[in-house]
Parts: sequence; structure tokens; C-alpha cells
Amino acid sequence: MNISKPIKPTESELEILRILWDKQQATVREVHEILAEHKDAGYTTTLKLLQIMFEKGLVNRNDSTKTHIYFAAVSKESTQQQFVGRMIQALFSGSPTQLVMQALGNHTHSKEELAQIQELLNTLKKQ
Amino acid sequence: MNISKPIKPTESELEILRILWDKQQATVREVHEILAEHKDAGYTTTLKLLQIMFEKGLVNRNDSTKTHIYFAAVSKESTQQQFVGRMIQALFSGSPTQLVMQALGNHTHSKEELAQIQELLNTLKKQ
DNA sequence: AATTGCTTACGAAAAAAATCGTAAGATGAA
DNA sequence: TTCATCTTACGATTTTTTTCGTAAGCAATT
Repeated sequence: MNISKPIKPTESELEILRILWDKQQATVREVHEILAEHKDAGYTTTLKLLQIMFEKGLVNRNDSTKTHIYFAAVSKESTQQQFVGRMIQALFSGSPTQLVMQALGNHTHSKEELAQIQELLNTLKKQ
Repeated sequence: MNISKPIKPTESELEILRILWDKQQATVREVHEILAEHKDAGYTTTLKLLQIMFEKGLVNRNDSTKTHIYFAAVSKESTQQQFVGRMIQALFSGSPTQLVMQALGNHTHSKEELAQIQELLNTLKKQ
């Protein structure tokens, strides 16, 4: 059980994690190619970032092959939770409800999505 | 109409904005005293931060008195919106619903709060 | 074997953010 | 007036994050 305090990914690290969550695994080049679509930094920048993330324990890698393969070492869910919690503290006076209201009221949701939220809400009300 | 792109406050700037939103206005010393409860940095650090925020347009100040008085120049609401939007993009694949589900399901809400959410949900469903 | 092109490692520079030290002016009390 | 205290301004340092240049190894092709 590794209950060490969660490492907070930086902005750029988050971009990379996003890619890894999406693809499950990727080489530096693959990550870099995707990043390059939106921002422009050199290949070694991406490499270095991945290496730092590896040291921090944000990602794992398989280096049995010459071209290493990287995986996210932190789950999307726990990272989401970490950031949402942070945001609730920093911007919503510690009130999760206020965040829900804001995300619900100021963004569009399809009929199906509203139904999905309703379902969760029903479950919560029963407790 | 000032539609210049929103300045993204840094972590420390956010802490200060929080105080200003709460108190409406404050002197550097007041802000500093409150900050000092939780983190420890010198007075001039707080002063400098406020000065930088003033240059960026995050706060305004009344300097007609020797001891300047600072106000938030950006609203809590728009800043919340900015950060929530960012988070939806960065961590929830652009889906506001997913954020709602997470904030709803993984945090506790009182009976009254759930009712409040239900109310908003009803309004949205009618549209 | 030599060349080309890819890879990792790694130190170091650049940029951004946070912190602090010091000077100088104002104010009020001694 | 003089001293102590508080204030702002501001340059400089420190710390964190991001970016890059270069060296060295490996593999395929010539």
C-alpha cells in the first residue's frame, strides 16, 4: 500500500498523462508527435519531461527494448479527484455542491447526460 | 467591452484573490496576516505579489492614502468559470457531465444541497 | 566497415514564479 | 526635532518548470 502523498503533476505533465491515459502506452516519439500538433517544443523536451515524470513516479516504462515504452503510473480517476478537490478548496470555499452547480449550470449537457446525472442524484438521495 | 484574453492567476495569486473576494477589500498587511496563518512568507513577498497582480490587472487599488487598499479586479464567478473550463478540457476530455458526476459522486452533499441540485436539474430538463 | 538515422541520458540554459533585502518616505510619539 | 514604526518601490536572489544542445549507443543500409 503506497499511501505517500500524491505528486501534483504540472501543466505540461498533465498534457502527457492525458495522452498516456488515452493510448494506454506510447513511446516518446508517439507522445511527442501528438503534443506537436498543438504546441511546439523539441523532441528532447518531451523526452526529458517523460524522464522527470518517471523519476517522480508519475509514469512507468518498459526499457527492455531500445525504444522505451511509457505508461501512466497514476490513474486518471485519482488525478481527477485530486484536482477537483483542490479546485473545490481553492475556488469554491470548500463546497463541492457549488462546483456541481457551476459545472451543471454553466455548461451544456445533452438530454441523455442529464438523465445520467439524475440517476446518480437519485442514488445519493436514497442514502 | 474588454474581451482581452483572461489572465490566468497563479496558485499564490489565487490565494490572494480568495481573500479579496471574501473581504471585498484589504490592505497588504491584512492580506498578509491572513496568508500567514497557513503559509509563511515575509511581508514584502505579499506586497510584491500584490504589486505584480496590480500590473497584470488582477487587482485594483486605491493609493490615495499612504496605505494602499486593494480590491479584486476579476470576479470570483468568471475565475471559477475559467478554471472549471480548463479542468474540463484537461482532465475530463471536454465533457462537463463527467466533471459533474465526479464532483457529485465523490464528495458529500447534504440533503438540502441535493435538493438544490435537483432544482437546477429540473430547470435544465425543461429546456 | 562507414554512413545515416534513430534512440536515451544528462547537464545546462531559459523562462516563470515566489521570495526577500534594502532604501526611502510618511506619520506619530517622545 | 528625533526616534521608532510602518509603508511602498524595486532590484536581486531562489526555486520551480520548461526547453534545448550535445554526446554516445544501436541498428539498418550502403
